[in-house]
Amino acid sequence: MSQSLPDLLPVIRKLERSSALSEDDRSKLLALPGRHERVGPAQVLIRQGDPVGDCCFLVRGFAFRHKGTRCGKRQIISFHMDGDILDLQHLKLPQADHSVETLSDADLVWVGRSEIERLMKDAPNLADALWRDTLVDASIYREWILNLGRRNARSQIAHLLCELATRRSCADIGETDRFELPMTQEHIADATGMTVVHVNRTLRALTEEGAIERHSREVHVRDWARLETIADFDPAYLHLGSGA
Amino acid sequence: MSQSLPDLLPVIRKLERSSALSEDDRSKLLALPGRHERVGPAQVLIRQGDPVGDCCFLVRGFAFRHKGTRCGKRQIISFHMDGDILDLQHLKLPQADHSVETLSDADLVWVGRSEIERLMKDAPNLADALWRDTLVDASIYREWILNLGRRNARSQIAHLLCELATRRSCADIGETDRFELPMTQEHIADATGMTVVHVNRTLRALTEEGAIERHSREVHVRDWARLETIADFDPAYLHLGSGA
DNA sequence: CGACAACTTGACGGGCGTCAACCGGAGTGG
DNA sequence: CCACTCCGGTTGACGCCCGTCAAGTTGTCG
Repeated sequence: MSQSLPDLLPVIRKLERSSALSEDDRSKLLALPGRHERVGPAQVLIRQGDPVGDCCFLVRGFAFRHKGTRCGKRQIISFHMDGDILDLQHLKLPQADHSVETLSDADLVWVGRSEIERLMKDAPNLADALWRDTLVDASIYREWILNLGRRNARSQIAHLLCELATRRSCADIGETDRFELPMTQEHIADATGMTVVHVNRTLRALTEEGAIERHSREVHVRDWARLETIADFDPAYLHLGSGA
Repeated sequence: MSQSLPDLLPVIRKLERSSALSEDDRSKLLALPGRHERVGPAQVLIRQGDPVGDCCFLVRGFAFRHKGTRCGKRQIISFHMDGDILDLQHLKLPQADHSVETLSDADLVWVGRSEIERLMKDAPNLADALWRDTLVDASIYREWILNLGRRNARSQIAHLLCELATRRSCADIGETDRFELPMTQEHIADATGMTVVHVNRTLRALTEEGAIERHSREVHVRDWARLETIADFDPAYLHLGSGA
């Protein structure tokens, strides 16, 4: 543990994309007593059905929420990246209704729920910011419901790419039009309610019509306007505010 | 306005299904200054894209959230009934990312956002209860994502019936195994990502295999266990707690 | 009794699932 | 350094679930 400990700076940046924080707020967040952990890919951080424990901050890396049917099918609910808070969704609930798992190497910070509660009492403005964060997550769920219900494969995958590109760029992870997907095609299939085979076909179609280029998992958006049109993408649901 | 004004009692009952409220909390809620309104079906209460205004409590009646694609397709995000709070989802956000509309006659109470904010500052326990309420809504969104992505038409419609029956029964609206659907088959289609035609076929299939009976919009669950099995229904996601 | 919305049913077609190979790169052990 | 394994990706053939189109039927409200 000689390497520098990652702190909650990415989380602060994330919150500041939709909430104004004071210097005091920032320092209170940074002062939170938390347990750092560095984990590999495919690690289960929260397990569906478990009692809710500490609150997990994803400081660096990629993760995803998912839940399964009794007959073993898996549905991914959302993807997460640097600065996202992974279980505010369970903050006031006794039992986890879904699981959270890493996609890549990741730096985590675990904070006790009582510490979070105390922080929110101490800094009402921060409580607001956290609440707002969960509401934005819920808005993303709603957009995914629209995707799954009313968009075809081509549109849905394009939409996922647009969302990931936009969120990455906001989180200052690389460029908007060229990035590496952290997930396999099977993850994409589980996120879009499709099969791997059809994900593959659809990615090929998007490539052939000139919207994107791919080399292994690297995606190059060749024609952003066209991709947005195919996706019917309107970033309003991300509630990024007027500023960057 | 000579008829008795509906108060927020159904809302209190709803909150108490997952949060413990003190006598003080209850009276503070009831003392909220609000504007009562009785509206008919198909009234738009919140419009996607509008700035967020007052907070709407659905005291009696049915409503639903929805959003649309640019090419005019509609997706229903959730259904709501007596006691549900309709736009906590927008409480901390500047702009509505979806619309809310009534399904039936309804009694509403509109409360200013600043009043809500003051209430939450006054009664932290109530703030908790409201926050918890939004988290339960988010959990329902997640289950719907699973439905849309990974369950077939038969299972999905059965799941919707199970959810409605369970929530109605918790809200003390009639019995669990016999109730009237407040929505048309087109609403069901927009909620499950299907077409009206296929909703109709699927309802017939559920009837023919003896799971339910229907007379116009009245549904009689003939075999609850079988319907739950078809639906792969596990009410944990509703976070109803151990008690009723 | 006419108008209109909701519901119902049948015929047909397509988007996507299923099944089955095969490929290619990364890790591993001899 | 090469064989082996394994996981992820890729492609083709075939079929089904559900969308589409079209035509009734029922119920309700004027």
